[in-house]
Amino acid sequence: MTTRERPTLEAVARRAGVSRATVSRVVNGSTTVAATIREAVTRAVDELGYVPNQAARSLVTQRTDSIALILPETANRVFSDDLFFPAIIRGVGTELEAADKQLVLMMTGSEAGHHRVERYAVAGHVDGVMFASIHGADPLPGALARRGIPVVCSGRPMNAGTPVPYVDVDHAGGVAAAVRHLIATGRQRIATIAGPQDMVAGIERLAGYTGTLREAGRPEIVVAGDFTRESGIEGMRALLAREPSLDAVFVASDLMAHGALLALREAGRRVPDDVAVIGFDDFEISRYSDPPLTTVRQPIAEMGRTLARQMLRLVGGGTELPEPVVLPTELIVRDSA
Amino acid sequence: MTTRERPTLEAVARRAGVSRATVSRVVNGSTTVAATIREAVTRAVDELGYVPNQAARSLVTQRTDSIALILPETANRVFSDDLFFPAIIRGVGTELEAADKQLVLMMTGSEAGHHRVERYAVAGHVDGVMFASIHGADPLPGALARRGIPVVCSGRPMNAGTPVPYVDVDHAGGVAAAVRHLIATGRQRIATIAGPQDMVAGIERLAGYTGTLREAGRPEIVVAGDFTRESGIEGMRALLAREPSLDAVFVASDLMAHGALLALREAGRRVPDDVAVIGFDDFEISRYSDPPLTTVRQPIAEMGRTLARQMLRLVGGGTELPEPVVLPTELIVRDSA
DNA sequence: GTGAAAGCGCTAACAG
DNA sequence: CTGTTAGCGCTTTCAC
Repeated sequence: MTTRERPTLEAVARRAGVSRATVSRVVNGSTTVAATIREAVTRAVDELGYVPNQAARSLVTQRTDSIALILPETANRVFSDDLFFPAIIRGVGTELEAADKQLVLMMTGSEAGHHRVERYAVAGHVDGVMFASIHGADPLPGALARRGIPVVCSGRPMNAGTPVPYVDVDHAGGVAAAVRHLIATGRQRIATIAGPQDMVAGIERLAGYTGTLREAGRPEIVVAGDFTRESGIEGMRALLAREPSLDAVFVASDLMAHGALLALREAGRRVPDDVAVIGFDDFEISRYSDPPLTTVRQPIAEMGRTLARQMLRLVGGGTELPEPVVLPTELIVRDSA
Repeated sequence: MTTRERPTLEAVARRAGVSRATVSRVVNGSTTVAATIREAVTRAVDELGYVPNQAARSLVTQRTDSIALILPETANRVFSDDLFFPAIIRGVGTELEAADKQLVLMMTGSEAGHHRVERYAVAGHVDGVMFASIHGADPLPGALARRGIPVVCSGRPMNAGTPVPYVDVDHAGGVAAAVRHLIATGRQRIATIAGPQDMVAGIERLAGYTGTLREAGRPEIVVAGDFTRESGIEGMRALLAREPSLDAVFVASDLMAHGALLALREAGRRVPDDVAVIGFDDFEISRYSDPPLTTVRQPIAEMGRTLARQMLRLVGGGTELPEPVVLPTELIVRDSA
């Protein structure tokens, strides 16, 4: 390994026969530099392989041009075959790349991880922090915001304290469409496997189910899951044990819906003949499951893009907070209902 | 948002009635500070919510205490239901956390991304760079190493140029075990759906297949895939068209194997009665597919841990390069073969 | 055991 | 249009 000394601005300046200030101007794209000098500097930069020292630069500019995206989950959850995070990341990445900002991903499954992220951001490693999802009344977004660090969230924060801009989707609306579809196709006993009630997505999807059924004067049959396939399997078994006569189930995530399909097969029920199933997310699995899942599509990449745009406005010196954004959802009908 | 001014060392020093040097000592855990003073400083730090400015600190220490893990893929590939990357990340995360280093994830699906990572590292944003996988003869690891930046790779680099420490698994050994299992259970015409031939994993798994069959004097039947489920479906269809009499197939990844299962069902072949299928990876899907897949398990999290340990040795001032490490693989027999 | 002082490498006024 | 100068906030000798 060639532990070559990194050249400094000074070295480039000497080589090009100009002052450090001029080199700095060229490197930062100032237009007020004579063409010949600019060229000489550029050549010196190339020859030396000069790259500005980020620490020195940040020290004076107070910027790093990189932005953190926090995945408040363990690696297993982040990368399950649930493609929520990838889609968010893709959307965020697209916008940030266009703005020439570096995206830094951080996973914080643990309490300790939370603290490290806070220090990381406060220490000035990044110019702003985006949350890819929010659990319960997570205090971190508010804490960072109070520290003066630009913060935006994907998913409405349940925490009322410090206002933080966010982007979310119309969970309840999508669920209502799903449940109405079930009612319209003649289903009588419509159950649900709900998501975790410490997340807005879990709460609002359940609310959508409850509200729509209540409106239609139908009974509610609810069990709770945690968005994992395993919990979908268990949830379906529990539902079947409690209400053997059910003929439809709205499952709050595709992964859980896939689990439900597995449990239904195990119990000898045909889908959709005996039991209709509708999921939520429109992940890949919903197209490859047997049968393919009717589900609710949410524009996740668009969420990511919106999130990034809000952040860019914030770090771009915008003084007022961006307004929250709620994106529409859409029922995708396949074979399971 | 309270854009409160961040307190500096100076502010803490004034408040505690000591010099900046002393505050610095306390903050950095020096033992040569009187207990009473240390306490006064600590109190001042807490009251002011002081967090050291990372840029200023890095400028003098030449360290950032954070390390990058490069995922040289697009978001879609990184987070497919292929759980390779999550497992690597988990392993790396565990070790780094213990060493109090911050893990920074970066995805570089594009050419442009590659450049940005190089600049990012050379600019001193991180102390070292780990690659979670390697495509073809990627020049980036070598380029960074030549720049004097600590580099380690998961997957043997195909690039001979600059030597870079790496950790990999015994692909060929695992495949050989799989193929021998197929032979031992009486299969006659054993085909394979290979992985991409621009990656060591693809090449060596194919080599394991070819070598073992040749040794046994059996014919080789090969089609190429790219580790995606879709390519598994197509590969299996192609195989069936070309060699309708085949009775076994070794598929170079579980995701492709799942696709093969789908194609086999579509063609009316029973697994394992008509055709035996063995995958590679032991991802979650192999337990939930129908039937569950016989597959080759690789200790991915262990790879991640080893990778991190190599890196820590490097940034810890170790002068000599860590030796490459090759971890063992293991055949996991389930119902598909 | 503690303080004073000298930079780390860069940018940003401010002159010229 | 270019150079000089003054720091950004911190660590680290070196005296005391």
